[in-house]
Amino acid sequence: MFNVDIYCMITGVASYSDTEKRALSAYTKLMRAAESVTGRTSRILGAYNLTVSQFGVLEVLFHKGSLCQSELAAKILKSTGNITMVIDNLEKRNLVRRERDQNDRRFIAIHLTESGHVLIEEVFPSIMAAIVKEMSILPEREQGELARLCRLIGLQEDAGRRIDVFTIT
Amino acid sequence: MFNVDIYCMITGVASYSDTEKRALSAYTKLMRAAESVTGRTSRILGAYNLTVSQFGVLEVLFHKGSLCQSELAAKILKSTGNITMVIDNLEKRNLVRRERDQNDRRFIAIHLTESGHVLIEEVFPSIMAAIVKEMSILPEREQGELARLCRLIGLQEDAGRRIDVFTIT
DNA sequence: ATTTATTAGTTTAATGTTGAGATGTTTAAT
DNA sequence: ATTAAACATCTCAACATTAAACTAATAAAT
Repeated sequence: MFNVDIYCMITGVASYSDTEKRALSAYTKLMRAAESVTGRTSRILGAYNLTVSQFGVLEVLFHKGSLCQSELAAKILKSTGNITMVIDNLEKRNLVRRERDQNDRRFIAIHLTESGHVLIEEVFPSIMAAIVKEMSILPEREQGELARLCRLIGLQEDAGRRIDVFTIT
Repeated sequence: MFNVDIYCMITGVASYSDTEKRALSAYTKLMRAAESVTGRTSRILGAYNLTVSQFGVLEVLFHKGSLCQSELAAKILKSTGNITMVIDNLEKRNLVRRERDQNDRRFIAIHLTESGHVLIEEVFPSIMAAIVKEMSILPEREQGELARLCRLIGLQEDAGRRIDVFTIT
């Protein structure tokens, strides 16, 4: 998952300002939290032979219905070249199927197959439960606070890189 | 980087409990924040032809001194097989060098070369500045709050997976 | 001492990931 | 209509990533 980050920074070698130390502390802990949670959820997915990207695609199709590849790429924040491969691998396992749009032949709609639907309907609840468990270490109010702070950090997207609106606010 | 996550979950298709919605909202925003920050910092690294993992290794060596590969793997939370390749690529560019430990020949110490030292000394401040900028959207107090909440999430490691202690607390 | 277990690192297969360039499709401009 | 621009997808090279199998070196057990 997450590829990521700068794990052990600053040790006392050089001197950094309080502002730098504070920012770095927040940054490091944000990264470690995300890494930590993703590591555990991806191990659950591994039991179903799914990668995080594959799950992402199945989950989007499950909750949003059929989409074309560029829309899927935007949803899971990956490149279109990458989506091609992820869909290839899902198609090999007969979890999704491609269907060329007859009105605009540039588009390829991706549909969940029956077995894909069965699988995601089985996997999703266990991921949901894992997420609830991950967050349950924080009381309700602090889960909200975490969401609010992370949202502010995440919002400062580069111009031209903003992807799409969340479905849960 | 971050490999990532479940980006768009739940839309109204099914009904989820308040607990689930709250946990999922926090989870999604945590992931998006980490993804967003990592995306921007990795674009800076790209200008130096460094990947996030390569930077991670150089940064650890810079701040901690020479380490063996398994220690580096633990620091940047990657597998030892991966470290072999990352070090290979850094060695090709003459940024680090391998040195077999003469007392215990299983270990290979990794050292920064002169040019590796020059590079990380140039790159690190720009990454530091970027992190400070990322976090500066939050007032000081809230940076501390974010760090505290993320730390709690990150702490619940699986047994046997706890890696190492942070240098900044 | 010999066997056994542990540890460090490498290799391999499978998948992911990006960015850049190529192909095919549609729309806009002239 | 022809051309140009925009768009969706695919391909490719390079690097990342893990897990599992493997080699080599050391430590522990007997």
